[in-house]
Amino acid sequence: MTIVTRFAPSPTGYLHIGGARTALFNWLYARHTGGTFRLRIEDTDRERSTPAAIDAIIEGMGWLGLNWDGEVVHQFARAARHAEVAKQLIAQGHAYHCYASPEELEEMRSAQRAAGLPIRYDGRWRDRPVSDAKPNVPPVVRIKAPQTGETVIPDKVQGEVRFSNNVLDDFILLRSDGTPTYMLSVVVDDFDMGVTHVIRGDDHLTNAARQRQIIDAMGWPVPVYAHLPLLHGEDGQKLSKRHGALGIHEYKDLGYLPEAMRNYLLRLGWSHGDDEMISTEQAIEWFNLDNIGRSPARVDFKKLDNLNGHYMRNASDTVLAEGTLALLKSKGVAVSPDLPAKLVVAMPGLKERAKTLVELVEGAHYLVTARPLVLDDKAAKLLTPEARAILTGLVQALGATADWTASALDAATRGYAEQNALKLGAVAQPLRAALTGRSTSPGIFDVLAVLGRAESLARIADQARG
RNA sequence: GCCCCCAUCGUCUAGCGGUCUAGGACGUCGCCCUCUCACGGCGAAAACAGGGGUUCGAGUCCCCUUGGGGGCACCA
Repeated sequence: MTIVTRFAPSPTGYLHIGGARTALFNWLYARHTGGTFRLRIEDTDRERSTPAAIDAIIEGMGWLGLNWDGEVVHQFARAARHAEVAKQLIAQGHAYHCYASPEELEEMRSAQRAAGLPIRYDGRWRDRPVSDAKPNVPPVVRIKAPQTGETVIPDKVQGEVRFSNNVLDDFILLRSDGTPTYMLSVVVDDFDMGVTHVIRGDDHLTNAARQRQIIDAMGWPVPVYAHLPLLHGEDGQKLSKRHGALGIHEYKDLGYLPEAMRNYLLRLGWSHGDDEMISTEQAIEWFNLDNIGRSPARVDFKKLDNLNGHYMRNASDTVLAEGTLALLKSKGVAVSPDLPAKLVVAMPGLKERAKTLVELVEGAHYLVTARPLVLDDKAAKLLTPEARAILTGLVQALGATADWTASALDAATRGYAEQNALKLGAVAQPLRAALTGRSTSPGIFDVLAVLGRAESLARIADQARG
């Protein structure tokens, strides 16, 4: 049997981090098993679904590298098929028309609430003959769910979850306007698409019991379920606006790498012994449904930062330089013709000090600014009169260096410090301030080498003069 | 209110009855490396929610309590 998984978001907003993890798990499982991963847009809620949200989801999936197989299925386009199944259910006696008005149902619920009873449709139209139908009230179609016994959902994550059938009610299949509800649509689409494994958020666990009623009534095969515990915010509460970045697109803008994001999301609820750094290739090889944790996980941006730092250090200098350039341009920074090449050369020293692409841009500041440099406070404090004197001497010492390479400059600087009975730091820090305008930077000899003889000497002379 | 799920360091987790004086990672703190900041290396503090059982033996199994989360729509 070939395995078919799917990611089925409703396009009512951006692709959030929880949804991204669900998508990742589905994708990994399909890739691991050599199966198929489908994307289905659940847009049956016409009020809240927007084309912009569909674009955001697709863009997010693309950035994360989660490619799906086949065409994207738009659920609403299949409404006729869903309605057809509902009619079939009625014909088979598994569903019926209900003429109760929304107001009437709300009354019923508040009465149940007041009496401390479970809130559920009481089946008032379950066995009433069609002759009782109210003339001008368009009916909804409800499933005729079993009232006794229990429904068992075998779940790869949660185990066997049992629901007493008397807590399940006759939920709505078709609205009074004839459109299908989510509960019906998912089941029909999953069946028609041949979905074998339903991997989704925990919030659908109780829905599984309801959906099972439709599946059984139609005599369809029951998919393998895996309900993932939901993600929580850093404070343990449910994810919401105040937890900062929720949309996957925000992480792109914050300068995270998709491979780091995949690794991070993977470890949120899934484990492979003590392994932490797991490449996507390795993840595809190892991923399974058995090692999914059963408790909700909190997001931890510090860990994401650390992971991203690892991936950045291992990324190629040219790729990182391109990313930095793109960010620079998007910020409207003027890019000189020789910058791309300089960025690549400077990248080893830069990437070791950055955890995100955004930090990389910040670190590349010394390559982007033009003379005379504007120093930040800490750098300015380094340039005391003594320091300026040292810089003056340095212009001579460095200027006399035959070949402008990091190692030759290293030797020249150390020689200069020695001759003047100075610690290397006493020379290097003023030099750093003059060259970069900052108090921290990559190794100073590398900075000199990347900047080149003319530019370096000019920057040093600028600050020596004061 | 009713139903369902969950519970190991601050966080993510390993652990699938004895090998647990509970392991790894992030974060935190200290030391080393060192031209700064990082990276890297070494080390430290830090957890089985509580109470009952079962068992020769429980972090691992069962029950209760407590605490979180989810669901109970003509939303998905």
